[in-house]
Amino acid sequence: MSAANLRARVRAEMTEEIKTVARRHLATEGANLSLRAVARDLGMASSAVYRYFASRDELLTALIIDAYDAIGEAAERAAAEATEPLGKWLAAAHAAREWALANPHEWALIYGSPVPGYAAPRDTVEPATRVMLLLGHTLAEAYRSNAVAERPPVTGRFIEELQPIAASFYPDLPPRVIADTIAAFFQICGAISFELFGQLNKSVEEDRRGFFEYQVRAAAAAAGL
Amino acid sequence: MSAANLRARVRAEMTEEIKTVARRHLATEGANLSLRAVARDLGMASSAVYRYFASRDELLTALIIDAYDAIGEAAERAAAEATEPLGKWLAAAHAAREWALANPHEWALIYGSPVPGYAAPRDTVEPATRVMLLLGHTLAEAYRSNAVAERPPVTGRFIEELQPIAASFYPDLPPRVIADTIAAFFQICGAISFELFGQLNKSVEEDRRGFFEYQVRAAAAAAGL
DNA sequence: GTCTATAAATCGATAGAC
DNA sequence: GTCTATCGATTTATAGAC
Repeated sequence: MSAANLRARVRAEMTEEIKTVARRHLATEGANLSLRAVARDLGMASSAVYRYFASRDELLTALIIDAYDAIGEAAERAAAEATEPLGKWLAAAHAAREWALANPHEWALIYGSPVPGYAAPRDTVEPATRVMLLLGHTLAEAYRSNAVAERPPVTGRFIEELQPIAASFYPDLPPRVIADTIAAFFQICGAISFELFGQLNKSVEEDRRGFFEYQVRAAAAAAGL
Repeated sequence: MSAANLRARVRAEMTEEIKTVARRHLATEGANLSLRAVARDLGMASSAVYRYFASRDELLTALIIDAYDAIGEAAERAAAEATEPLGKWLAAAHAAREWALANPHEWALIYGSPVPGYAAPRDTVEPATRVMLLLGHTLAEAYRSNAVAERPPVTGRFIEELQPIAASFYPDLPPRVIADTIAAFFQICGAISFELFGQLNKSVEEDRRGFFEYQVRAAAAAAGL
């Protein structure tokens, strides 16, 4: 291996280590991440970190992209093990919830309150759509195999607004695929967020997974699954 | 008016003014509220603020309680104008959403990511339940007048966990009232949060209200309304 | 690429004069 | 109840030696 390759590898490992410590810091400081505190934990000077991330926001962006990718992959892997659409939705939703429970502060970073003063760059939009795309593709698959229940028609101007998106993703399907995908995504993520953020306080303590599934099934039913 | 009363009134006005400025500050700094910055904006010394709020967290608590009360009252007033259960739910949900759109940072304060290092004191739990109680009471009313649709039975241990709460609030009704109330609350608040936090980015821009109503109706239908 | 040193701020909270 | 002054800490970011 050439010296250049070695340097590249060491740099990649150092970058990964910084992110790992930064993720740990998210837990105590929330999105109010401090580059200096990360450097202190790593036993290096704060200025050294700037060789890896040009600014605090750039480090934050890296963490956000990693989080989207991690939950996206978790959901995709889980869904791949199921065969029918409803099974895929349930698997993906449970995987997302479990990832959130294991990484609550990263969940808050991507689905919680926006970080004040932070504007997400373009690089974050594509990984951000992974979970929703998975839901959408699964629902579309169900439509194509006629496995979607009949429901009252959608009324409202919003469905016309969704028409272009529907046409670009699923030109053969009605735009309600998009509406129901977004609605289900909101419902599932809402259920996760409110459980995680403590709104389920003393009501359900043991069988939170069961209550979550109850809500996911409701979301699926509303989408016709 | 006695001098004591005058002092009390002046103090109350000053307290209110501090909170007003603090609410403005939530917009730029998020939950990372700075007592000093508030004092600076008011043209007073930071130490003077401590005569009104013993700590930063106490000021935060006051803002949280105010926010819960404000959105609770908005929802209650709106619901009071409707007659049937579904109408009350729709009115309450729209009122909650409109309050959130008008006060996004206060919404984030009560329904967004938890503030790191902040533990909510007991005083916050009662105002926090107002909106959910409104939904629950309305649904209970519908049950009592036999206006709830038949649905497949609930299965899962979580429903047993909700039994005590159901017994204390609605001893004459099945515990699913509670499950469906919480689920609907999560769904409605999730729809508001994700719209507010930018997850609806370029999909629905004009008729967000219509898309929100679509989701609220789904939540109501799932609850049998 | 890592270090020390530093600039120019911020913060919560307290002490003590008035 | 408000002020000044202060303690003791924090932060982002940069400059320059090695």
